Amino acid sequence: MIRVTLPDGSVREYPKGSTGLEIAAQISEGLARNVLAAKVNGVVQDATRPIDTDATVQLLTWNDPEGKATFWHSSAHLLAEALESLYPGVKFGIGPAIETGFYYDVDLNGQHFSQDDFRKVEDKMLELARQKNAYVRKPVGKADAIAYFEEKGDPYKIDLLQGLEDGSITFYTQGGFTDLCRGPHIPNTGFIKAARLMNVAGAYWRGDEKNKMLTRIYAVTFPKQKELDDYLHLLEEAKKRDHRKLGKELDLFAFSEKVGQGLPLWLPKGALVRERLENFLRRAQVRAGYQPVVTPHIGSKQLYVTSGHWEKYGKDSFQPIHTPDEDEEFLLKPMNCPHHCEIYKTKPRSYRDLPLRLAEFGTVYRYEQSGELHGLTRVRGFTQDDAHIFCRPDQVKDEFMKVIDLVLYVFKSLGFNDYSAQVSLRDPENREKYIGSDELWERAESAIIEAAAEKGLTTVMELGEAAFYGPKLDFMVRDALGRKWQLGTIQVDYNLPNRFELEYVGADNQKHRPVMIHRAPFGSMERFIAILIENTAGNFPLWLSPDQIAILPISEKYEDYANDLFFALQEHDIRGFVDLRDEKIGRKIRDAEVNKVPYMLIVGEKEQADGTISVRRKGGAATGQGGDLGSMSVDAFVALFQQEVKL
RNA sequence: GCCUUCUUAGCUCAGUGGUAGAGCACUUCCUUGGUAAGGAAGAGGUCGUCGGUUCAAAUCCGAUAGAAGGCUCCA
Repeated sequence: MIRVTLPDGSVREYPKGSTGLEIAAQISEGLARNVLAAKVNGVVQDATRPIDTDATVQLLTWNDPEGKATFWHSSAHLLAEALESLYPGVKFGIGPAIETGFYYDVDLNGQHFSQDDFRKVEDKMLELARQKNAYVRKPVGKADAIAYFEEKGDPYKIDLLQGLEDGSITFYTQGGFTDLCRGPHIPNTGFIKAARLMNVAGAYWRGDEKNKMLTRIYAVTFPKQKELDDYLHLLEEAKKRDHRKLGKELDLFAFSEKVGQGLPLWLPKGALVRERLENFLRRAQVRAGYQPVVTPHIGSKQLYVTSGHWEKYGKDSFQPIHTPDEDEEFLLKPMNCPHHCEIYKTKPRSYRDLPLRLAEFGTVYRYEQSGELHGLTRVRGFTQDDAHIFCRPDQVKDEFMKVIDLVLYVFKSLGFNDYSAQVSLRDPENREKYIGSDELWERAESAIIEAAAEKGLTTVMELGEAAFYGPKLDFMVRDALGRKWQLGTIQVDYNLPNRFELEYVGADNQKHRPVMIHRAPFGSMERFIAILIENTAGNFPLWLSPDQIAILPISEKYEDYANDLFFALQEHDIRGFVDLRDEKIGRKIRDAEVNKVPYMLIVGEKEQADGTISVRRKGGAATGQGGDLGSMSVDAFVALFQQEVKL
């Protein structure tokens, strides 16, 4: 007998060699029907594998992330089986579970595959699933494994096998399909009740541009049809929040082929949101001791040779602009820091001057590969809410922590609660990608880690995510479709001060080198606003709304009263418009709702007679929030409005 | 940059070889209406661009530009 400890702490005895499934069956029939895998002493394994020793056992179901991952991984095998039967000669790369669903990288041997083929594959998957084929695990020797795939003619699996150690290799077979796999898997294919192929994409074998591009098929499966329906509905809802869609609908920004891809045009309403955000940060920065500076959009090539940007990014950047007569070379500025270094150098600095905090909403231009551009989140011209703090080495940690406070203040003010803090470190395998000595890097990395720890931030470490001149603390946020984007960033830099030979005179009357902190709480105005749009579904907080009020006269008879009201509210810095169209009130309300105007002020005979306004808050019948707030005096509305703006 | 897909009116989309359609938006007229779409009429497109096949191309083929989803990249 073996002693099994369950998650609730209870200990039960089972015959040696019992499986997770058998343990589940003894607990309840329902559980046995839902067990996807078993976590034995912390290791997830097949629920059908015998347990031979005393162990802590957790039975994993769809409700456990690891259960889901197992389910989707097994689904990837099912997808492969379906593909193999429909596309003879298909070769397989890798097929892992991902955050939502799974994919399989396949080489279709030149056969065409597109969305039109999805249905066929889905049907095949479900047909195979209904056979309830067991996933059978089988250890296999390396030589035998290679022989198997050689005979099958699958070079990718052989490539994978080369990297594996003999003795640790297992095959899994379900139905007529056998794959190299470490597992674990669900008991049988019958658990898979709903399947949907999501999209196809190209993916380089092993993620290397030099390798052949395989076809990556993304799909998702569920144990119930309803869960698939719910998931698809969720996706539809998320699409409605897409900033590209809302940006068009709400007239915030646009792109033009003539202007060029990745170069956003800010329309009046979008520009207003952006200006409000900038002013919000400007005020916060004045309080935090920053000084605004302004620098040009281009700089001589020499500036970037000095900074190292030319060497690192020169050939992958917009190429230099040449002057017609002297043949001077200028670069569109890809970063503001070199310019700010030169501002630092305009006069000798004393240790008493530090920290010097130079801030600029600096517009930069970067050549991004065309396939990478994405709405406002990845563009070729964007404005950073940039600042560089020049400080003494003993001030680094304190300054860094102050910047963390500023970033968190900005996020909190805008309701960004769902972010993750990422410490972006150097890739130790590729040190040549970075400039600066190991010692300076270690100092910078430990400064960031310490400061983040002292601020009590929960951080994740990411190797290889650092900038080429220094490590970063990045604040990551997700968009409507769950993709992660970097917003705020703080970077400690010991390298650029060296390259620009920045100095200050210390208390000891000796020359010393300052340390730079690069930081941008928003990151870029473009990306920040994109995420803000998706987070709020276009329902900006009142202080950011392009139109805060819409004055809706019942008929043209009340036009004068409406206009007088508009001017009176303008005196209180309230933005909006009067809807003078020859339309009924219901229509005017609808249009204001659709345009997400926070307050509708309805004026007709009654209001004119009483000198009042009827106030309607956005989000009426359709959402169950907001609606008619009744009539009130203008002063009462102004008070209500100003209280909300202050929040 | 690479892979797959897409591009028809301002917007959302129908139209798969035989001289361009709908809804919304827009313009004009009627209507003066009380909390999410009042009515009528009108105007608007060389079907992204260039080339080819064909008696005939929005439709088939090629190139090119944009866009979407990935991959690689991201100072």
